[in-house]
Formats: sequence, structure tokens, C-alpha cells
Amino acid sequence: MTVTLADVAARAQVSPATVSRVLNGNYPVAAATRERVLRAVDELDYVLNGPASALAAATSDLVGILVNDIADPFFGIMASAIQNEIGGPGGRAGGERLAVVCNTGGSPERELTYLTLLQRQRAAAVVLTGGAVEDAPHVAAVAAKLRKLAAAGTRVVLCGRPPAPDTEAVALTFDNRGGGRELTEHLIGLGHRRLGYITGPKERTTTRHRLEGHRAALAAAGIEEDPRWTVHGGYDRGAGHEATLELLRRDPSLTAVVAANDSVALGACAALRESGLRIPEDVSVAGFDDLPFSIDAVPALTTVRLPLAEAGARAGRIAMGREEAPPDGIATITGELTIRGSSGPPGH
Amino acid sequence: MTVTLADVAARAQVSPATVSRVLNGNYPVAAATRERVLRAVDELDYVLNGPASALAAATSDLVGILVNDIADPFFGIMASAIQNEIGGPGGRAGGERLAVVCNTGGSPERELTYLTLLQRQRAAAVVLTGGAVEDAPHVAAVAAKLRKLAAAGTRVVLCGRPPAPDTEAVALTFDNRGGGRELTEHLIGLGHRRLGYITGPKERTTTRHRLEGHRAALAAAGIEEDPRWTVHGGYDRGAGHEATLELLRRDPSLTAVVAANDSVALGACAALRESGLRIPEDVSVAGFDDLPFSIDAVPALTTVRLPLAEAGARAGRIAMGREEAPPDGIATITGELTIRGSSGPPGH
DNA sequence: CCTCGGATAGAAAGCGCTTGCTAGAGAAGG
DNA sequence: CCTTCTCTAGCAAGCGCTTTCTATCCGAGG
Repeated sequence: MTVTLADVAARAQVSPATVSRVLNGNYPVAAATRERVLRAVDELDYVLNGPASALAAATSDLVGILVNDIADPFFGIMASAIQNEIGGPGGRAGGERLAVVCNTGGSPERELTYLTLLQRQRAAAVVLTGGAVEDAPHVAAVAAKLRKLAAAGTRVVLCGRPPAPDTEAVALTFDNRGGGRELTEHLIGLGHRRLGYITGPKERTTTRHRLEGHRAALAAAGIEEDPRWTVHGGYDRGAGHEATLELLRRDPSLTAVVAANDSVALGACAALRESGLRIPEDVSVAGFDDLPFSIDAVPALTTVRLPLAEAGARAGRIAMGREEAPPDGIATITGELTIRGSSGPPGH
Repeated sequence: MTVTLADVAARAQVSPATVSRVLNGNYPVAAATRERVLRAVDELDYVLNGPASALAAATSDLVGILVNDIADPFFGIMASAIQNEIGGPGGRAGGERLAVVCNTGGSPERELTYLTLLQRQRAAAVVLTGGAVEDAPHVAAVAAKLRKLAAAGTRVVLCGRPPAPDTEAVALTFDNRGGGRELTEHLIGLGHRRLGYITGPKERTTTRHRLEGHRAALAAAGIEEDPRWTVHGGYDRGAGHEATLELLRRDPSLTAVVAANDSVALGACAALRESGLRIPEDVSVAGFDDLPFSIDAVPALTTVRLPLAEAGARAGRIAMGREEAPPDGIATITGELTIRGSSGPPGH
């Protein structure tokens, strides 16, 4: 039926051990023998049995990448960069590793299940991207899993996610708080005093940090925040659209809307326009992330640029052991305030 | 070190065979015994060894999803839908399958390598998404691989990709030609006679089909196409931006620009605006796919809506054998012309 | 009371590959 | 010319799980 190592060995007139060694290239094999084996492999069209190999060697070449939403370019861009460094086919690295992107949909259960699945596959490494859910039991459960994975020799890297305490996981964290603060400071600097804020999904670290940054900026400027100015939403444009309508209903005198991310900001722009408001003359809008489409919005979006691809690449290299982990296993990556047309002085 | 089936068996005072049966649930086990085993599993925190299981059972629960560009929502949306049906954690289906998204970057070699990797892992199913490269040797190589995969029991489904001849692969194809034609007919109907076209990457089926549809519409309307009106590009906004500038340079009298997809269209809009042209008063723009951000463009993009999520879901179900394949293994999925603000009558 | 059949559980033979150890063959050294 | 290495290649023992075949235990039927 299927061709096995033994078949190749028979054809090349060598032992299975030799074939294995030729294929793995980690043991001296005479050139002539190697040649013969390779020819046999080719002639028989042999394909290694991954599971058998993984079982015998007690390692696999699977690398897991967990993302919250695969349809969101925020994750797509990171995943792409990670995968590139992981050394999948054509990637920068040599080995042929299978990078598997797992879509958790932001659900804690799915996240946990995927981690178990990866543990089951004896994954070589796991990269968790994006914000984490803050529910205490879940945080503990994830930490426990990560510890187990690490114990089994799986390298764990967090990319754009806060550190996991009591864990060997390396963390590359985005400075969401700082970015949020800068953004709002910029708006305040333009003269805004009444700013609406649309958050991401509740219970997410990213959501909380960006909001905290926003509030820190307000506090620093001595602006007292009105509770009506904050609306909880999600990370998609629809959420931004609805939330903006709600904000306008609550306080039509707002002169700026800060969104949890660019997609939300886009939805906000749409809602504002539908309401007959001009951007930025009547209301300024700001996003976060600087995804590719943000520059094409009209007006172009003021936002905080996050080096998604760079962070992903670095995470990938660390996961493969090709780059040293940052001191203490934690590195903070800062965003860059990017001012464009969607923000301007209020009320003119 | 790691807990094995045997450990669990010892703890539960049964044979390894019984534990395996409890875990797989495909053989009668007395309730009391099952109970005992489950408790042992829990107490020892046992995690099945995937490779060992796959080796012994000669099957795995891996499902591969090949995409051309994971950072592009076009693929993200499909992948997400597929994964949901595949029955990954939390998905609709029961089993816990590991859906792995592989990013080929549009490269034929990577595509082939990933297929080999999946074959190596004895994947349960493989879904290939998006347009294919048309290079003859590569098409043959892929077909050969797909045949081999099918022979090994792997179900193969193509989603948004033309059928692979001489293959058992089920194909859900998008009617790119028809969509392209409708779109251009719409523009011609508005009165446009000089239409620029920005293609996707060369040698891709999607690129060719959309362009063919466009030309068919021109021909049907008796419009003779000027070679200068076609610029070859890519699928990202940058390509659209550049290509549009080039189109304007070649023939400033164009009254409409048809783009290979929405991202390209967005880039085109930006370029037009920079050139001081209004949309749609001076130049109409049309995209393709109707990605989420297209409705938020200003003006909102006229495009062809492709039911990405639906198609993905269906592909996923077929891959899992939960839905019957279409007759002859081929189904054509049509897009829906979606007219919005970016297209209007020329020259007013 | 004995036999037979249905339900459960166990024994054991692999699944295809890796790798520690051993063996043979020349090359080099004494 | 024999011993001692250095190279290569083979042997064989698993890796941890699944599954066929067999054994055992009971209650039912004769």
C-alpha cells in the first residue's frame, strides 16, 4: 500500500536505520550510500510518516499559533510574520516545520482546548497572540497549561499579549496603555475636552489597557470624565457603528471619538457621517493599530501604529530559538502615534 | 516523566486496552469501569499522545487549510468559516480536530511543500482556498499530490478555486468571470466607455477569470479595448495605488477604474483623490469580493459580493463528510453585484 | 444442573520510525 | 605484521497507542 522506510531500505539495499539517517542528516553516511538511498526515495516517491517519526523521536515539527480572530488582519499580519520565521516552506529558516494557525475566536475554552491539542501533538513551540481574557480561573488554567507545555519541551512565546506570571513563557507585549495615552493626549492637545471612547470586548487585557491609557491622559489634563462617554463594544466595525450612535445619543456635544481599534474607528466614521457630522470639523476620530486600510479611510485615520509584522517575526525567531529572549523574558513594544486627517481642532 | 496510557491503566486497575476504549468510546465498556478510568485520567492529568495514536490508528485528526495570504481577510473569512465547521474546539462539529491554516503566500513551491507536509501528517482532510497558479507543470504537480492524498484517504476540497482535473477533489468555484462581467456591464450601463482595469497577480486563475469577464462585457457592448487600459498589479492596496497612477498617466480620459479586488480598489481611490479627481463624479471605481471594510470606504465601494463565509462553511462540511458533495464534484458559487456610491454616470 | 450466548476485559501483535550499541573494514601507528 | 582508531552500517529495542483475537463471567434456556 503505502511506501515505508523499509521499502526504501530494501530498494537501496541498506538497512532502515541508514535510510533514516540519510533523511535526518544527523549521522555520517558515506556519499555513495546516501546517493543510493536518495534515489530510492525518489523512485518510490516515499513520504515520511510524520506520526511515526514524531513518536519515535519524541518531538514533532508542529508549531502552533493561537489567534483570537483569523479574519482580522491584526492577527493575520502577525501570524504571517511568525510563520515566515518559523521556517515553514519557503520561510527564512531551513527546516520544514508545519506552522498551524489556530483560531480561538476569543473564547477561553477554545484557547484551552487548542493548547491541549497542541500538547497532544507534542508541538515544538506555541505562540499566543493578542489580548488575553482576564477571568481569573481562566488565567490560572492557561498558566498551568503553559507550564506543562514548557515542561514537555515546548517553547512558549506570547506576542502582543501581557506576560503570564509563574510561567517560562517569553512575552513581547504591546504598550497599549502608553499608546492609548498618547492618542488621547494628542486630541486633548488639539483642544478637545469632551471625548467619547468605544472599548473592545470586556474582560480583555487589550481593552482594559487602552482604556486606562485614555483615562490617564484625561486625568493628567484635569478633565473629569463623564461615565456616559464610555461605551463598551467589540473589535469589529459594526460595534463601532452602533457604539457611536449610542454615544451621540448620550451626549451630542462630543467633539472626538476614540475607538478601540481601526475597524471600530471605521464604523464610527460611518455612523458620524450618517448623522450628518463632518470629520474632523465636527468630530475627530482616532483608531488604534494602523492596519493597512486605515490610511485609505477618508479622512485617513489618526491612530497608533503597532509594528505587528516586526513583533511577529521576533516572536517567531524566539520560538525557534534563533533569537535570544529579552531579559526577564519580557519586552515591551511601543506603538507610534500616527496623526492623519481624522483628527483636528474641535468645533470650527 | 510524562503520563502514558499504561500509567492510567495501572491507576484504574485495568488494562491499557480498556483505557484506550474508554477514551475512544467505540467499544462497550461497563459504566463502573469507565468511571474509574475517567477518574484516573483526571487525577493523573493525562494527555493522549497524538503521534502515537495517529500511528497506531493510521489516521489523524489534523485538517489542513491552505490559503494564499493569511493577512488578507478574503482568506481569513473563509478559513474562519471552514475551521468552524471542521469541528475544532467550540466548532459546530463534535470531534476535536486540529484545523491548521497554512500560508502559502501564493508561492507554488510552498503550496506543494505544505501538501507534502500534510500528507506526511496523514491529514484527515485538506481544503485549498483561493485562486490557483496556472503554470502547467505546477498544476500537474498539485494534481498528482491531490491524487495521492485522496488515495491515502484524505478528503480534498477546493474552495473558491477552479476544479482540478483528473482528481477526486470536490470543487466549490466562485464565478469570477460572471461577476467581473456583471460589474463592467453595470459601469457600461451607466454610460462609461473608457474603463481602466487593474488585474491581480499574473498567472492566477482568479486574475484571469475576472479580467475575462470584464472583457466579455466590453466586447458585448461593442467597446474596443485599448491595451493601455489594462495594468497588471497585485492584490494589495499598494498595487492599486500605483497601477491607478499608471493608468492616469497612460490615459487621463478614463472615466472608470475596475479593480481586481476591494483592497486594490481602495488603493485606486486614494490615488485618484491624490490626483484631484472626485469619485464617482470624475472617475467611478469598482472592487470585487465585498470585504467588510468596503462599505466604509468613502464613497462606499461598488463591488461583487462573494459569500465567503457560506462557501467556507460548506467546504468545511464537505471535508468532514457531513454534507454531500455537489454532482460531478463541482459547484459554482455566484457573486452578487453590489452597487454603492463609488460608481455613477461619467463626466458630470 | 449443564450448556450456550452475550457482555466485558485482557493479552499481544503490531503501526513506522529513531537511536544506542555493536560489528566490520580500512587506515594509521608501533 | 599486529594493534588501535576512525568510519560506516546494521541490529534490535523501543516510542505509546489501537485493535484483533481470546478468555472469562453471568444469566438465560433446555
